[in-house]
Amino acid sequence: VTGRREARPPPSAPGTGPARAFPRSLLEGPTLDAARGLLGARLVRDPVPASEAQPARERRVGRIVEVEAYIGEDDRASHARFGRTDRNRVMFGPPGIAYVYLVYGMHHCLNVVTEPAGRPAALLVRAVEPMEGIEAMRAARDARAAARGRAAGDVPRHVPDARLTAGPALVAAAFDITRGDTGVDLCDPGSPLRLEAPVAEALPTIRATSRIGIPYAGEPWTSLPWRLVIDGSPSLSGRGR
DNA sequence: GCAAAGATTTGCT
DNA sequence: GCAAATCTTTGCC
Repeated sequence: VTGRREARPPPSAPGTGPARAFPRSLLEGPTLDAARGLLGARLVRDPVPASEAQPARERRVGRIVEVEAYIGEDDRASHARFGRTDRNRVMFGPPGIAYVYLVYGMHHCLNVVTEPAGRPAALLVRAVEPMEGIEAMRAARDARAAARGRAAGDVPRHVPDARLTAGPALVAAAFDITRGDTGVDLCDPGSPLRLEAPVAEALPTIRATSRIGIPYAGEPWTSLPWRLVIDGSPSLSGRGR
């Protein structure tokens, strides 16, 4: 036999470390606990080969730095407030599944379903820090802008790397996430879109604030500190909110 | 069957 | 700081 028994893990891209499946058990617990576990985790999109629809895209990885919790049918800000419908039905299913919706007729947003089946809850992924595949993220963003009618030849205003994914619809655009991704198992290492646990890193400082863009919900829902962020990240949504 | 509103982003004033 | 873009989902007649 040759030197096969060494079984050393293959070298990985700078700063990423070996891939580790994200534990579904963490998402099955209380959503605010799951939110703390999700911060720092990786959102991964496998490489996409060239097709008629689009040129090839390299592997994309982002570090989750901002999430919002939507918990139960009583939460007047949650899509589950209408009860079970065609749109939100995966929120009532098992944890670890992707729920993607279209908002304002033009933007997609990615949620990770949490809590046991029968209890509708999810975490909205509001921002990630680009780690790998930044070129593909820019290409996907530009492709979406072009589809929205930007004239050919228009030069997009320069956007710093860290701001490419600084908002829920920006994350979706950069990762080519659409409603077709609803139902994907984000905890399955075989899924082309998935979560991975981070390698050991210094525990980030987590800050809680009220949720964004839900004035229609009224109190107490508008004021609950159900938005959690990794403090000081350059990729937080808005003006570094 | 129709009307209203929305878990956002962008660009202009 | 504010309004427009854009179309699906939900509620009501």
